[in-house]
Amino acid sequence: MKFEPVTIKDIAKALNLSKSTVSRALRDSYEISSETKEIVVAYAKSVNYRPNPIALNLKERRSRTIGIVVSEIANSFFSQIINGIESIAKENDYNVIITQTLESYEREIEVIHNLAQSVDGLLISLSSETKDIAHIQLLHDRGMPIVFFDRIIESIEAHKVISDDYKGAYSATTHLLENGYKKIAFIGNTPNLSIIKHRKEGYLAALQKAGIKPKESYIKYCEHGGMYYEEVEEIINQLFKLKDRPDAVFSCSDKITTNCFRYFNANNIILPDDIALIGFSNLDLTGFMKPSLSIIKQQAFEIGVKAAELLIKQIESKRPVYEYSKIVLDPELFIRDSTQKRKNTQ
Amino acid sequence: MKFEPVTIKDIAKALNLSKSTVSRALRDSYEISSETKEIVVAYAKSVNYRPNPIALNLKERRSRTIGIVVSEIANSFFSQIINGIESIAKENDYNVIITQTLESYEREIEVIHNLAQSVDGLLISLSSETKDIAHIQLLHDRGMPIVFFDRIIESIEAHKVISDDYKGAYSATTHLLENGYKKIAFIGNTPNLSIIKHRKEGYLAALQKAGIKPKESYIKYCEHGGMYYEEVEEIINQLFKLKDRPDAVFSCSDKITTNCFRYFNANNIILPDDIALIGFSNLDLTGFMKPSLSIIKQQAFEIGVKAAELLIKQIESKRPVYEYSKIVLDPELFIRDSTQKRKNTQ
DNA sequence: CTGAAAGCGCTAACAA
DNA sequence: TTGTTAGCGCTTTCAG
Repeated sequence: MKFEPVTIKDIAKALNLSKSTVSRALRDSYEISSETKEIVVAYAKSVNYRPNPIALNLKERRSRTIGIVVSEIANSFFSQIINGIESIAKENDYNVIITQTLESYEREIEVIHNLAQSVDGLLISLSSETKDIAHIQLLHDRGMPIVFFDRIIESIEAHKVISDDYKGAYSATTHLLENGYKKIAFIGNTPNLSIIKHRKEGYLAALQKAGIKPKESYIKYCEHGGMYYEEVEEIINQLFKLKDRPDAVFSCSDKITTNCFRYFNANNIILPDDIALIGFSNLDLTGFMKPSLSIIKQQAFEIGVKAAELLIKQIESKRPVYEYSKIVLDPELFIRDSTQKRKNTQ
Repeated sequence: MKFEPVTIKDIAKALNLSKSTVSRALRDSYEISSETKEIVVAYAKSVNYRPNPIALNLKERRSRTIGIVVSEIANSFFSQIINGIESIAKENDYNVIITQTLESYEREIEVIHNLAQSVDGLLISLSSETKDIAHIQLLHDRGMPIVFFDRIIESIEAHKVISDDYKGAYSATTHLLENGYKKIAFIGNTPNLSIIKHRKEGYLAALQKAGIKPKESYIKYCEHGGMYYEEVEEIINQLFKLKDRPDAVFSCSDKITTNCFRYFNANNIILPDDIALIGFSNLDLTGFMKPSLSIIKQQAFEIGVKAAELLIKQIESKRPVYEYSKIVLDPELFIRDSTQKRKNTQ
């Protein structure tokens, strides 16, 4: 069954006017007599006329739609970002199409291709698997407005909105050190991701400051960004097989953090006595877990807001943009029970 | 700056052919010589030609897009449903536009209006505030394919996909009763919602079966569906002021459930000793909370799959659909610590 | 086998 | 003040 909306043509026919008169009347053009306007508007309302946005898009060669590419919607960090984006999009009368890569490079290529022709601009956070960025570079070169957030591409000149990952990692690691944990493992998504590079740098810097030599065997990555429990399981198994088993884990993503938690729970490893755990996460519930989880929380909503603002500004700018901004937001450390040895509990 | 994709016209000009020949060649029409085809296809590829989907949409009077209306993306139940929908949409080459009402009637009207013209069909779960359904009825009457899921409208004839809410509520309440809780409070979103009606019936039936007379004062609703912590706070305060204070809470939504948890936590009310808590939730982390939360979990992904399948089938059906299916999926009860008195711990 | 032209719904330059 | 026409990118009769 077909949904057949009423068109300007229908109205014109019904009222014995031309399409253009109707169009102008509806847009309240100065060249239409007020009587005609009234008639048209009244009739349009009575038949519940709505302009066909597709026709408008074709005409104006724009869609008033922005595309979002994230790794997973069902991830509090990204869904909060999306909320931020939506609030700005709504304000500026843009629609939003959300796509998820599920951390897969293949899917990223596919969704970006699909989006490419139907949006006015793109808000992208890379998938964990992505190493080659040709598919994005191409679009960018052809003038598609793109703003990167969170997992950005350093080599492409564009607006970027990120957290201060270095600082977040540095303070989390320092917190662990101050609480007596010296053998700190680092679990990241994949080394190609900008955020992971910076987080690793922060982690290393904190160790160095404390005079601790980093161990290669403590630094681990998840091929699929921690999407699958098995990846994380495998990594922790490896860590636990080491002669000098780590006494703390610093994790780089929500998914990895909660998967670590699951592992410890399933294997009767007690936090924070057997091992400490801190990680990037934007999940509200982490405060209610057993034990409550120390986290580094990002200003997700704000990231979305800033990214959307920059993108819309760029889309609507008359001339090409040459000056790009890089907005860096501070993450916040929440110190809870999973990183404080019982005796030290404050 | 503008993103200017190459069009069929460009190719035609470059190759000294007509638009129609190019179009046909690209669609591999039988009436085009294989040489011409080769030339065109090769050239198109070399310039990275992509058909303009907007033009196609206008032509075909369809958008290959389905619209989703949920109350909140950042809600595990809905994001899992969305994943289910997306998987089917992708298979069938449909795009998806996700919108959220944030439980507001106003927003629901707005997003549905926006969607109405740009999608081929709608997947709707009502907002908690919605009582009047004229905005949806109108679309439906005009032939827009709509499938309802979760919070459905009984009075509209359409495909519907839901959980067996009655059963979920019945078994959760029965579980509480069997564990010695007799004074069970019921907290729902709003009484106008189909799911809440059924859950209340299940709750009442379980009480009756156990020979317990329900108390009006134990049955509470959240005007905004539990979106705001304050609503839930207010309700629990009311419950706790009763002479005969409840010893258990049965909650009807993820948001309410976690907000109850927050309240208890903040006010040093110990679960399950001071009070028991069970609720509908699809959050994985509930199993790791302190105490671990008993929940009724719905087959969210499956709901999305079924709803999307029905919708796409309806969109693509040649003739009007008169037979509507109502798919009912069983929820699953997860019994954990928040509803089992310490002595009873298994 | 290929091209010209119409049309999807809308706007806007140009006529009247 | 209103109508005619062309055109956005594409497909598809209808002619050649």
